[in-house]
Amino acid sequence: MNAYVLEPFWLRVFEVASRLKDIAKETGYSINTVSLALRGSERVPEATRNKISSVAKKFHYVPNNVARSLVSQQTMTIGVILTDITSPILTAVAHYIERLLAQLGYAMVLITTDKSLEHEKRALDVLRAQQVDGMLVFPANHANLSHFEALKETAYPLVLLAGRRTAPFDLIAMDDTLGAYKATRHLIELGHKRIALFSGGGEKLEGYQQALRDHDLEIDQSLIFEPGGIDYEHGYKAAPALFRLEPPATALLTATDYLALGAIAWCKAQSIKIPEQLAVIGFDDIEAAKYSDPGLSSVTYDAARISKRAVHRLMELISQPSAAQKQTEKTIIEPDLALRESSGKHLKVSVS
Amino acid sequence: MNAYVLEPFWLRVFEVASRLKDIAKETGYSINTVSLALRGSERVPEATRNKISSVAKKFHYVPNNVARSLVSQQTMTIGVILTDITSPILTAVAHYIERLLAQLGYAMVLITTDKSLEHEKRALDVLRAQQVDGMLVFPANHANLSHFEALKETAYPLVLLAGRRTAPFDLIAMDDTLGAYKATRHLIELGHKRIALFSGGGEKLEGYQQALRDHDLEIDQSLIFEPGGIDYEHGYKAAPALFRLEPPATALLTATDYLALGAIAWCKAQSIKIPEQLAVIGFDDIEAAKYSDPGLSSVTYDAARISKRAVHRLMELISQPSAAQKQTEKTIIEPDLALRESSGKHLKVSVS
DNA sequence: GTATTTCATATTAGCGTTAATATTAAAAGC
DNA sequence: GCTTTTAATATTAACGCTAATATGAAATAC
Repeated sequence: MNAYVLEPFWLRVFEVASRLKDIAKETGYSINTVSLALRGSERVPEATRNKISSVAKKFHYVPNNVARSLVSQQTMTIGVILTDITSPILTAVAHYIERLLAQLGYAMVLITTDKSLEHEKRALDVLRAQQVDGMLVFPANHANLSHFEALKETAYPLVLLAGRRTAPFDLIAMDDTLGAYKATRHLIELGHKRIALFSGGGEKLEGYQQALRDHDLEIDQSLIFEPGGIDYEHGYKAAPALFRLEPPATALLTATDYLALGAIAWCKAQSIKIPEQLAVIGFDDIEAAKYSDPGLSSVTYDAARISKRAVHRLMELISQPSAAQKQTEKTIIEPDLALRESSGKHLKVSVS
Repeated sequence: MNAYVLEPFWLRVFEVASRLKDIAKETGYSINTVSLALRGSERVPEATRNKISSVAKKFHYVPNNVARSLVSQQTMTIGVILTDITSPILTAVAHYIERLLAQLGYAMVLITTDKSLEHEKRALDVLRAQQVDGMLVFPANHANLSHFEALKETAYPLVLLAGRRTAPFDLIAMDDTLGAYKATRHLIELGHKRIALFSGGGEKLEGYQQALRDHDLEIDQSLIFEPGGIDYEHGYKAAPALFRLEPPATALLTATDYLALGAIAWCKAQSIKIPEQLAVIGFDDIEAAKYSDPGLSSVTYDAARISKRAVHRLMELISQPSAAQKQTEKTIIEPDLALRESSGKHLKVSVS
């Protein structure tokens, strides 16, 4: 092994990695010949290639991508910015993206922002400094995207994973507005008039309100809650407020399934019947929704499709930089309702 | 903006990024002066520094870390290899690690292996090629770590996030053997004699068996199941087998909480009472365990502590390479039992 | 048998940065 | 007033690699 260098040990004990230079010295060929050989060039005869390869293997040689990137001007890394990796859908997205990128030979540099614009800006700079070949971003704030403009000016490949179709960037996202609309409409059609909303910021709130408007129901601000988080705990803690309303809510739409499951957990502890006393629909249709008791109705999220399209589009932008000048491409996926027991599919409520 | 280059547009439309060279040309200073100025060196007077900085800002300059890394011999990136990012504990670990590394100025390159040794080996080479400054690894197979030996020879900073204390690497992990032992012992103390195990490979199986042995209970191979996965679905599908046994199992220990929750979902569908007819303990104590009905007893997993110690140890190894030659450091965290309703805390079973 | 082609390999330059040194001009010393 | 110091800036080399070009020897041409 060349791990040990023939120098006085107090000077240097370990050689961190082997370089083309080391293999060149060992084999007697020049650095360039070694480089060509290891990349399988026809310009160097097979016998020589084999000789060089075997030394490389002995030395446990791995090319230095840092040096290589400096020459090739591409790092074969993609930056992924997510708001939070603990949410199941973002986890799923991260997972799909990572697998897809790996297949294409790209490594994923992952940064989370906790929905902070400051973090997001810093992440952008970090990734730019790292010279990632492109970025996939689940933006912290769908309305404030100005810090991405600089990327646009430099034709930096960028695809957003969420946002509005008005965003001036390539975008592939679920239609949250439509999802909330469909869920709300479904609850209205079941006869509900007091439909509460947990954590409706942005598109989901719009869809909810539009559905109410389209069915001539009044938008009651006291039915709209902001639990301050998206997991079980926040749903659990926000649930009691539903029943302090006058008249109480008879249905609930939540921005995530965890919020819904948390609320349901509280109801069960109070012996409040789901869906009889409260019909519930969540968002994202995570696996827990299928296995909860009662099964949780939810608005679907197609993580596989979003990831696939986003990676595909990013590769397009990377391979044909001219495309960046063209019109941005926006794909908005229509979500479905996955109806289970929690929304009381076959249970029309009587007018309260 | 310098985004647009003053060249015939058919030759080149966009400048991808600005370099020290561009700022040097614009300001009239040399590249080196610009470099020093932007790094805030006292060697260049403040007035000059300000002038250069403002041009840099105008040009939206971000240093090229690829070039910088080539000189400094460190990339300020850490490679993280996980078996699967969809498992909640690994998600949590990834999240903590990412936040901690970001605070320290490191970016995280994340690769998942799907528990495949082949993928793991490839991941190792990819990360080595990317010249990451260190690696944190949740190994695919706790028994087969030979491919990490090469890293050891080159004193590559590496910390494992799971495994046995016999592993010849720095390690920070939960004591799965002890966790399984505690859970099994608890069930035995409640009077159970037919305790089943879902997905017990490795340490968890050992702990389970040791507990049985220590309490003079026979190890019945027919009670040990391999559901072929760790999520709801596999638990749901594996559950019926428990009741086809003669005599049927009265308690169940599962390798993950999702397996347990899936099994419980099936039992509820069959009106099998938990914990009366089947006491259940899961592994990892995820949030869903607290909010499920009945509450799921579980063996705790301290993702925050593991992540923090692992990152801390990795930084030690990076900053003092000599430490790598010293004895490896191993931290095995003792898990607790988070007891809830599913195990029937106050419910001693009668001898069946 | 010399000119030309081909093959195998070596040399040079450059990617964007930093570190070490070099240069020049102004300030200080006595 | 001429040397010595200090301040401001420039030049050079290197990091490990790849691409373009150059070299030299062997093979082929006619």
